[in-house]
Amino acid sequence: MTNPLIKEIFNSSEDYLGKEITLTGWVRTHRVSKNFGFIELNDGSSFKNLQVVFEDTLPNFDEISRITLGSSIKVTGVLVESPGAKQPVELKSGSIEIIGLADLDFPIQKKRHTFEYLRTIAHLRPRTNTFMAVFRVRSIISYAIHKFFNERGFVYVHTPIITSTDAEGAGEMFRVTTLDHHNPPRNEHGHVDFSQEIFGKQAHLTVSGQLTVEPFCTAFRNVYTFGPTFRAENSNTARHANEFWMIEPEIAFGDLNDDMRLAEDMMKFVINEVMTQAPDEMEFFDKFIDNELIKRLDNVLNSEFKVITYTEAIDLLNKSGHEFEYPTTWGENLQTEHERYITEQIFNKPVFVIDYPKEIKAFYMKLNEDDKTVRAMDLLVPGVGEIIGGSQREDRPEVLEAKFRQFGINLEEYSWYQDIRRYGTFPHAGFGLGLERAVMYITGMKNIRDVVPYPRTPNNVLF
RNA sequence: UCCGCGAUAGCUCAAUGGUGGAGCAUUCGGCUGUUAACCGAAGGGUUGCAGGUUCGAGUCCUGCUCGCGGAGCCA
Repeated sequence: MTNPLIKEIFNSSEDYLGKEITLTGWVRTHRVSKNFGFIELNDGSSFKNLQVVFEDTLPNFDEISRITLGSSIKVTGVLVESPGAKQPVELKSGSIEIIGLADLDFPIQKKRHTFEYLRTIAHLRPRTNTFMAVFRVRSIISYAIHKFFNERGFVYVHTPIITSTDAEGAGEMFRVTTLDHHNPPRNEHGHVDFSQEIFGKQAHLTVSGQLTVEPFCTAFRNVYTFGPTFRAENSNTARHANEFWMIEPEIAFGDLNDDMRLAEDMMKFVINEVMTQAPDEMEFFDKFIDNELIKRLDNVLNSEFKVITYTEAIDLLNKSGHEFEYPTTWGENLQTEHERYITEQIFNKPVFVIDYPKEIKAFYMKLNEDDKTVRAMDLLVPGVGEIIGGSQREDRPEVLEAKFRQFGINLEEYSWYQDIRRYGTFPHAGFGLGLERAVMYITGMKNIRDVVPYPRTPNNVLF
């Protein structure tokens, strides 16, 4: 008698056919007749359930007939070919032991639930088909990213989660404090005395690992961060969360073209890994979540990403004849409607938009020779919009210093960042990929709250 | 934060200002190969909260809370 996982049974059922095996897992659903019944058993190893058949020869047949969804059981029986059309094999049970009976009010039922409802039971939703598929794919994507960079010799750097910089320009920050909210210590001017903070000054949760990973780029050449990121914006959209995971590679002696090539290779590598490692899950997404998903991802794997400049993008939008709600004026940010039109209507594939006006991009991006644009790139994908934002970095100390002044940034606080340019400057570039946006893109899921195990969004810190 | 929509049984949804219903789930009964099994019956409600209009409010009005869609911020 052996104790295989359901995954192993489906992968090599001929090894187990006719043999007695023991399985442990949870009841996904069951159907009962007078003298026999079926249990769909999931043991976590596979997206697919194994059908367990039980008959009234079982001493505890009545008990098993009333088994509740979600209950954990241990089944011993013989694996046989299934007469049913929907599964190749099934387990003819000799004994079923109830390990943990689920209460009758187990909220996940044999019916379709809305994602909104399932968000309120985030601790139970991994037991549904959709979320089991989402979180397995999320895991595969995460590993694929590490694999991609590791195979290319990148060093993985754990940049800090608590930071002291307060003007990274990437958004509102959460404060990290140990002071008493109601009665903070005050200095002689009556202001809060932050010198009594545990760090002796104000601290925040990181909004990006980029600035602190750049110094490691000066040592290891190619590096990346992959960790949690926090933005305190009151964003209420399907693609923003207050806590999310970001991947930020930084490459030495490379320019924006190298950066884009890296981003494209990475996206293709990750998509390919997911398609080969999670075919059942991807088939499910294609069938129930997004009917165009696999077709679209195949198209991505087999085509080159388009590259256009911001100026060309504005031009294309103006010539499209399409009525936009917001004007398409050079110098203004591309609105979501513009980005979607470019990637979905004009090209229908991933598009890099590069060379944005310097005024609408971050201070650290390299100024082009036209003195008007910077070497920035956004990767837009159909369905999600912006999935990657990156740039070649400004590597000229005097230009960077001028940028600091223009952006009103305290030079002293960023002297360490300027040091990268003082001590052996070099061309370098990098980007940030939102892990959740990659998961959304690859699974077809439409809301970021449904690709994060326990999403943190305004008004929502359940669990 | 702004604009729009919504909140009714455990879940998913109906209900012209006039006695709040259905499907699924639950309980009971039936059924020898089901696939969200099927068939029959039963139980299940302070209609999100607080006010107001009205003879009468799930329905109309005001405020609040929460959710969803879109926008901004971005990944």
